[in-house]
Amino acid sequence: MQSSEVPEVVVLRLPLYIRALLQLQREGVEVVSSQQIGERLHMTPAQIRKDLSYFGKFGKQGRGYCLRVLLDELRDILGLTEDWAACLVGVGRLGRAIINYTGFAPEGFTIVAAFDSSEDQVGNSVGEFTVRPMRELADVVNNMGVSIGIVAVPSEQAQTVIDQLVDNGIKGILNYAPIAPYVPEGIVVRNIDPVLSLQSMTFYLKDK
Amino acid sequence: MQSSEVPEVVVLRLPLYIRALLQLQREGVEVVSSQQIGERLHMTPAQIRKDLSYFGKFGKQGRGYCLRVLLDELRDILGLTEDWAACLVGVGRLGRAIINYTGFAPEGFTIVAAFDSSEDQVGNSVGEFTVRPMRELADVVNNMGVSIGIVAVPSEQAQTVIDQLVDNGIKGILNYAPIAPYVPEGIVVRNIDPVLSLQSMTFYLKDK
DNA sequence: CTTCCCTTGTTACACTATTCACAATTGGCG
DNA sequence: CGCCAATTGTGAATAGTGTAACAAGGGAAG
Repeated sequence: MQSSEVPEVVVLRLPLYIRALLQLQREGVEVVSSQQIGERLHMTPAQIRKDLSYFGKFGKQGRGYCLRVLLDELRDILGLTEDWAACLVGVGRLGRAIINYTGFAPEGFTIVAAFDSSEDQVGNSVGEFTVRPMRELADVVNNMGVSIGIVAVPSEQAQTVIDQLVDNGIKGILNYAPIAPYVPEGIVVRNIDPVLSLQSMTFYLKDK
Repeated sequence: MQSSEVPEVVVLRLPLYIRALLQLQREGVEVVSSQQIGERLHMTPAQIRKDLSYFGKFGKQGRGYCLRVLLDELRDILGLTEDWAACLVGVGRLGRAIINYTGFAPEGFTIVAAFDSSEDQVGNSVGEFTVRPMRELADVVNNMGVSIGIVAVPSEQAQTVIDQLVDNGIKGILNYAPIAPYVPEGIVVRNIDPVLSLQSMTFYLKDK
């Protein structure tokens, strides 16, 4: 299948292209060249064309790409034409911030349930949710079509929670805990870790 | 200098090694092998040794690394022996969550001031801070030794804010806005973008 | 219809990163 | 004191990524 042939770095860049296209669309552009996209994203046109070539031929020589067509193609490739249901685990400070974050919904990612492994939290209201116990995970995954788990628990519990999510059929994990999680083959993990970002940044800031 | 010889991917991994070492330290380990670190992080021992070799020889053949020594060395390499002052720009929902986030301080990153470009916000209290107007940026950067700017403004304003930060002497930017920022040579940017992570994840989740 | 300019898709190449494999060396144990 | 098991640091081999360059084709203008 495509999935195994297309390098992951390429897949990671596709959402950037979508962003740039949306921006250009708002500006009224209808036909766009790899050059223009590259300018927006500060990358070379060659890389963009190369990336796109893994998936097909979307442009016209001498003209460029029809913006709307390319946008639709990219969305389709990434599976962004459907909506994705996610569940949150961990309703501490971070978890609450994630629930209240308004950036997911417009992109088709909806949080449909909130869990916590602490009994103290279970039953509490967080945003529009009532916090559920972990044992209801299977239920929610099956009945609400949840395929993404968002992990916002303390690092000590993170691996356990991730194991539980995977055991209950979750296929993708957005992990906010500062650990390097283990997941079996076929499960996709993305880590969000601002501290790590800062810690690698300082290498370039020191002695200046 | 080192900075230009050491590949960035290597620098990005160093904080992971620190994490693993801290974990092992808590478990009472005093001497550690690349094998052990690798297990924690799910990477090959060879890669760890290669990465470390860019900076010197820290281990003993047949034994491994003295955990405390390696930890200190890594912290030193990354500049984590000093404390870093950061300023936040944007005190909306996301900005407030960042201010209240307790994960930065223990790692030596302290937010020392909060700004907002909207006059409505200026003067308000957010956590322990009084929100300042952007014109006080230069002041704060110079007098409080701030070298990192954390950007949590809407995407339309993000590039402008980043330009202002850079103009006022900020050297590193932690950007939470969903854009691909432009910065001049020598300025370090790290983007935190959960939506991007989800959008690339779905490529692997679709048709399953 | 021809010319000219533009931009794609792709191939070949250069560069970067990862893994392998092993000599060198350490410490423990008999 | 010498052997054995372990583990580093590294040079060479492999794998992966990005860039450059260009043939092929499209469209516009005259």
